[in-house]
This record gives sequence, structure tokens and C-alpha cells, in this order.
Amino acid sequence: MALFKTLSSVGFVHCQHLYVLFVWVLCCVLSSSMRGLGSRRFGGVSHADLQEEEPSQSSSTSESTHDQDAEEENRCFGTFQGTIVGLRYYTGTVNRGEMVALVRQPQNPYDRNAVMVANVYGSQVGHIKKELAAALAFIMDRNLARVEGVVPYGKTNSFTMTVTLTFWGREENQEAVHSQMKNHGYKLNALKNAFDKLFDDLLEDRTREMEAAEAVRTPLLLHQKQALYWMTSRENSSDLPPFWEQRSGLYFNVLTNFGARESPESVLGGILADDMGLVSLYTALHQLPHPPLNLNPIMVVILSLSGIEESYFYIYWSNASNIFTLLWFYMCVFVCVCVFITGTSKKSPRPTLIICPLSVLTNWMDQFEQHLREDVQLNLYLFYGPDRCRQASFLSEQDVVLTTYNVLTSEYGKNSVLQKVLWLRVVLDEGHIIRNPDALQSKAVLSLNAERRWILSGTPIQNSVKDVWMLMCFLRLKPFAVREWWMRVIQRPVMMGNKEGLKNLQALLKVLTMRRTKLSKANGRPILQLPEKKVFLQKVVLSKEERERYELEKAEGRRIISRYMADGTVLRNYADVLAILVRLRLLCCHCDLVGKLTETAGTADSSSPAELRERLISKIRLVLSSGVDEECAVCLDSLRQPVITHCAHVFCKPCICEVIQSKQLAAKCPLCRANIKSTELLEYPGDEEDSRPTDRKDQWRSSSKVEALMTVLLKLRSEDPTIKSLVVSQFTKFLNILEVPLRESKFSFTRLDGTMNQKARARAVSELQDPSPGSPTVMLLSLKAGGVGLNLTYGAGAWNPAVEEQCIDRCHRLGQTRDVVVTKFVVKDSVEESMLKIQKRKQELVQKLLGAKSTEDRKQERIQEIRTLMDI
DNA sequence: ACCGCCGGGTGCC
DNA sequence: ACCGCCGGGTGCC
Repeated sequence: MALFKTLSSVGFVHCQHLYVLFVWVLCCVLSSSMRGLGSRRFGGVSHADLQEEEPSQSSSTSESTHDQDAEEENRCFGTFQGTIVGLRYYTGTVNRGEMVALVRQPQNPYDRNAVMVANVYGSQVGHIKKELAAALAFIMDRNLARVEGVVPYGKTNSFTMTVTLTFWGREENQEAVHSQMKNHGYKLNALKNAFDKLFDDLLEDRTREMEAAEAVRTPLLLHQKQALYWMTSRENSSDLPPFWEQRSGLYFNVLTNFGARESPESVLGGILADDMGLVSLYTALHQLPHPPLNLNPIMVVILSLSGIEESYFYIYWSNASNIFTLLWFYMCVFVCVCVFITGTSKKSPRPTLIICPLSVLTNWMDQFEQHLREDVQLNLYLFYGPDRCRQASFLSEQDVVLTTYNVLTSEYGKNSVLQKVLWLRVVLDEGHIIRNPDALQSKAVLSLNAERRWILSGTPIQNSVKDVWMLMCFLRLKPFAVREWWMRVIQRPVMMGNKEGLKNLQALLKVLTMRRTKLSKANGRPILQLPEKKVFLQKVVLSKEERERYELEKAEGRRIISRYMADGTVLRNYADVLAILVRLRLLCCHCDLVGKLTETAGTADSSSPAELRERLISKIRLVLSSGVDEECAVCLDSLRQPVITHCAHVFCKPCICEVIQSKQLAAKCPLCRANIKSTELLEYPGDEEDSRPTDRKDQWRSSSKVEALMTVLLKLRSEDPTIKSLVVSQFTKFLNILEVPLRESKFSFTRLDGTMNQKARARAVSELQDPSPGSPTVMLLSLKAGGVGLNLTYGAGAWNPAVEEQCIDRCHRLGQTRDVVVTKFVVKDSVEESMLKIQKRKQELVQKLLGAKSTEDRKQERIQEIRTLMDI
């Protein structure tokens, strides 16, 4: 089996039998299937490449087919920014972000290479500029690539327009396409999102090194020494802040033309940004055994998307535990170096305050312990717990004070001692936590007195430019601490797609940020090796009975949603819509996962308030338990007392009540601006008691997806009984169902779900990792609401492909030592598959990432998505 | 198009 | 005056 070849070529020594196979049960239609596509495209695995390896499926109730549509031209060769000319001669219009068609015009009397550009209605918009057309004509005429265009900025003048071209094709043609473009003097960009591009510039050559203090016992790697040097120079920077220049004795801000007599204060400090994946990694630790550093860690990445939420588990084994702690490591060593070598001048304050989420407090302490020589004394004080010492004089004498955002916040306003101490340095771990300027914790952080400031964050830009503002505030970067300047000079231009704005943002971050990724190189060698990830899509065909049931439910759902459509209240009732979609997704997995149809059937208008409430609560439960899992968008913290609105957004009850109270009748959902009332908020009643009655063999029945999965698992076992598989589903109940056939086929398996405590999880993980014969080979993995994840500022209902893209990327980069095979089971002709198709149409990732779409656009998009899903 | 490019007018500063 | 420079005319393929 080719898989083995690849795996052994990785050269893993000590655990040959720990091959990881990642079998994915896709019950979580929407985004899984979306991701499926994304993974193939962006994970760099061509579907065509994998045909031979794809597990085949020969069960009588299900069959596997290839994803025919994507088979041929699924590889992205890259993108290119070109120009459309001659707009004034044609009437076709296009809006910002819209797709355009490229049509060859070999008969054009002026140029036989002509490439015409048309909008979606087919009206001509213009032509591709002739030089570029000459390059494209060759490619298009020979079918070397399919060229797709999007106009990212729309029409900005009456003559020409920028167009982003994306080239798709078969792998064997990639070289030809690249060289053809190159011959005409064009270079394709690798497909990346805009912020990755932005950050690429941050990866400039920062190659100067610095030795650590003798007090640090851990030998430093090259890139760590470089980081150290950079950090030191940032702290001792006397450079003017970005965009300031000195002219004839005065200081000018080149963006605002503000002039000042005194030099603006330098920003002492900056942002340490690591590969985004590391944050996921850290995030994963919330859910995983603590401390995780000395086990072979499992990594979990969870994505929530599209309202029809989905969770992504990526799991891998790593033998390089220190990658967990890259940022902590840098900072920790840096602080030690400053304390023991550089020392601090007499006038300077002494202590460094480190603020971190509670969950990593111990990791910080471990770090200091781990990297310091035993015989040196670092005064580290943990400012936490009821007995913490609140004396300013005491804290001022420490070298390092460690506390959490919660502690800081709770002291804030109460004459906090943390506010009184003058800190040498304040370090924000997971600095993006303060991205909400209204949150108390942000205010508390900003009010700290410090000479130098650092932000550690894997994702300084999490979803949009907006997130950066608070970081700039914290760093006291003039003039951007004043919101208006930030808006005028950076945020608005960038949101509008203005290149200058992006360039400025870029310049800003370039100076202030050091970013390390797994792809970064030190001395020409990557810091870490990339893993190989293979993604397969397996289409499952429903049995006759299943299909009938599915169609019945779908018709019913369509009836309800059509009515909302007609009334224009789809998004107001998004919770209902979600519930319907979740039911369909459950049906794709197993019929027994959903109750009788009659429960929801058409009683919406006539039921009593109590019944209505009951009905809604059951829906909420359905929605929440399926993994709609967000932080509260008001406090940006994890949900406490979750309530759900009719528009299906979830908040902490106190948070949203406060919002409603302050706005009274005009209260709108912070995420989608739908009207909300406090009477319409529904509390999440908690999980139903996790019954596993399906264990009874007499009652149990199979389903097509179960059969498909079991066939694959059995086949794998027959090929190599030591292969380890992870079976991932969003629905714990489905995992319950899966336990039955697993037992029946004598699989030894473990299970990890949200109900288990840390200890139980640790046991489940280590059992699976046990290489000895007879150890479990399958792990059932689930995600429960309230877990971790990347939160999407667009809200539960929105779908942010940019984040998806980041995640794919991050997963790909992180699975560092071992190949991973993902198989996704998608039911043919179902909402699952529909989502695949929706995703295919959404290729313009950059646009979304920049947040250029208006709320209204996104609403329309979502309505359209629902239509597609329900065939309305 | 607040560009680039072309070609005619022009010619120390 | 076989150049440079200026400024007006001009503009998809």
C-alpha cells in the first residue's frame, strides 16, 4: 500500500506501527464537505494523484465514487493580478468581488490573442490587456489551465479594472503554465490569503543572532537566537515609530501630515507572532491532558463554520514537544536574558508582568523552570489565588509577575495594585484576547503602566484588520491609538481594497512583528518539516429506506423554509433553519439519530406557548449539541449560561441581556443585526443525559454511512492490523451508534468526547498511542459544544472561508512528523454534497478575508446557500 | 487617465 | 537638433 511507502519514507524509528490513519466520518455536512474541497485544493494533494490509494468501497448498501467534478482540474497553479481594459466601450457592469468570465476571441480583427471579459450575465465588460492576453491565449487554447477571474475592487475608474486570475488545472500542466507565464514576464503567485501575503513580508531577513545568558541552560537553536536579537533590538529601539520622519528639526507623520516638535515615543516592544497553528495547538491544550508537554501530544484543530457548524479535528503525533512552546520559549528566555545579562539600569523599573489565559499559567511556570539553570534565582511571583500579595512594593521587587486576564480584570477599577506598579515590561500572551476594545479586560490591559510592551499571538490578525487596532493601542503606537486615525489611515482603506492601505498596514506590522512559521527557514533549512496529508472523499449512497426518509424530511424542511423565504424572515429564524439542516445531516449519518418527524411538523402557528418553547428548546439543543460552538461575541470569552437568539446566535445570557437593556426596543443582534428581544432568548438547557441505549443489539440497526465506514476500517485492519484510525464525528450519538459494530467486529477502541474529564482524556489518548499488540486501534472522537476553536467574528451563522483556509494551512503545517490520511464520508445527493458545490463556487478567499463584503451581501449569500441546500 | 505613450515643437538659463 | 525636455493629444482588442 502506497501509504506505507510514504510513511516509512518519513523515517520514523521507534513506532512503526503507530501509523496514523485518519478516518473521518462526515456527519457534519456543511463545512466538512467544504473543507474537503479546500483541503484537496490547498493541501496540495491532487485528487487525481490519489486514485489508486483511495480506499474502495464495495458494500451492498453503499458505494464509493470519485468526486468527478473536481477530478480533472482541481489543482490551483496560482493567482495573478491582471488588468481589464477598454471598459468604456462596453456596458457590462461588475461589482466589487464579483466573478467574471474570460472568453477567448480568436477572431478578433485587432488581436488574435484577444481575451474578452464578461460578467455573470454574459455582457462584455472589457478585454484583458493585450500583453497578458498573449500569455493567456496560449494557455487557454491548449487547455493547459482553466482561468477564472474575480474583480477584487470592482470598477474604480472608467477605463481599466484590476482582475485576479486564478489558474486551475491538472498537475502535469502546471509546469507548462508557469513557464508560459514566465516567458511573457509574469510570475504566478502561490495561492495565499492576503494576510499571509502580508505576513510574508515580515519574514524578512532577520538573521542577526544573540547568545542567551549563561543563566539559560537550554541551548538555543539558530532561529531562537535570531529572535532574541530581534527582541532586544526592539526594546532598545530608538527608531521613530512607523510612518514618522524627521524633517528639518520637526517630526512628521507621513500619513497624517501631523507635525510635532518632540519626537514621538518609540514603541518599545512589538508582536511575536507564531505560526497560526501553534495557537490552535495551545488551544487544544484546553481540552487535553495537562501538562501536555511530555506526552506525545495530540493536536486538535477545530473549525466552526457557516452556522451549520462543524468541527475539525486534526490529530497528529509529534515527537517534538517543544514546538508547543515556541512563543513562550522566546519570551521566557528573553526575559531571563534581560534579567541576568542586560540587567536593568538603576532608573528602570524591574518587573515584567505576564498576562495569560488561566489555562496556560502552569506552562509559563514550567517554561521558566525548564530553561533556567537551577542555581540561578529568578523572582517569579504568581499573582493569582485568594492569598495573592497586593503590595505594590513587593510586586515591584519581582523579576516576573505572572497573572491571568481574569485576575487583572477583576482587580481593575478596584484600585488595582497592578495598575499602580510601573512595569518594565508587560507581556500579553494570546494578545488577541484584547481585541474587543469594549471588554473590561481590554481596558484593564490598556491601563497598565509599562515601559515596554509585547504581544504574543499566533493570530494577530484573526479575522480582519479590525483586530489589529487594539494591538496598536496597546503598543501605544502614535497616532493610531486614536481610533479615527486608525480608521482613516489603515482600516477603511484596507477594507475598501485600497492597495496603499494594505501597504501601510504591511509596513506597520513589518516593523513591529516577528513571525515564525513552520515554513520559516533558518540558514536555508526549514525549521520544521512538513507532513504529508492526503484527503479522500468517499461518497456514500443511501439505501432506499434512508433515501425515502431523507426526502420526506427534506420536503418538510423545504416547506417551512420556503415560507420563511416568502415572508423574508429566513435569517430571523435562522435557528429553525439550522435545526432543519442539522436534522438532515443527522439523517445522512443514521436514521435513529433523529426523532419522529411529527414533532416539528407544521405546528408552528397553532401550538401553545409552552409547546412552542418546548419545540424551540429541542431545536436549540439540536443546534448546540451539534457543535455550534462559539465564544460569546460580546465578552469574547467562552460561553457562560449560553442563550440562543432566534437568529441562531449564541451569547452569554448576562452579556446579551445587557446589550438588550441598553438599546431597549431597538436592540439588535450584535452579530447579524436582526432585532432581538429578551423574551425571545432561549436558554440552553444543557445536554440531555447522555444515554447510550443503542448498545442493545436487538434494537440496533446499521446505516449506509456506518457500513461505508466499517468497510474501510475492516479493509485497513486486514491490510495492517496496527493501523490506528481516528473516527471523527460531530454527533456523539452517532459515535454511540458506531460503538456497536466496532464491538461486533472485535475492534479495540477508545473514545474521547466532551463529557470526559482531563484524566479520562489522557487515558484515552495514551491507550490509543500504545504501540503494543492488542492495544486500541480506533478512537472515536467527538466535539461538544463549549469546546475550543477559532472564533469567527462574523458570528455563528456566517461562514468565513478565510479562516477555513487558515486552518487547512495550519493543519497542514502542523502535522509535522507523520502522514495523515483523511477520508471523508459524504452522502451523495444530500445537503452534505450540496455544500461541496457551494464551496466550489466560493473561490475568492482573499476578498472575504479582507471583509470587503457588506453585511447585506453576506445575508444574501446565506439565503442563497440555504436555497441551494434545500433546493428552493 | 490625477496615468503612460506618442509625436510635434522646441532649444542656455 | 542624428539629442533631451516640455506639454498637448490621446487612450481596448
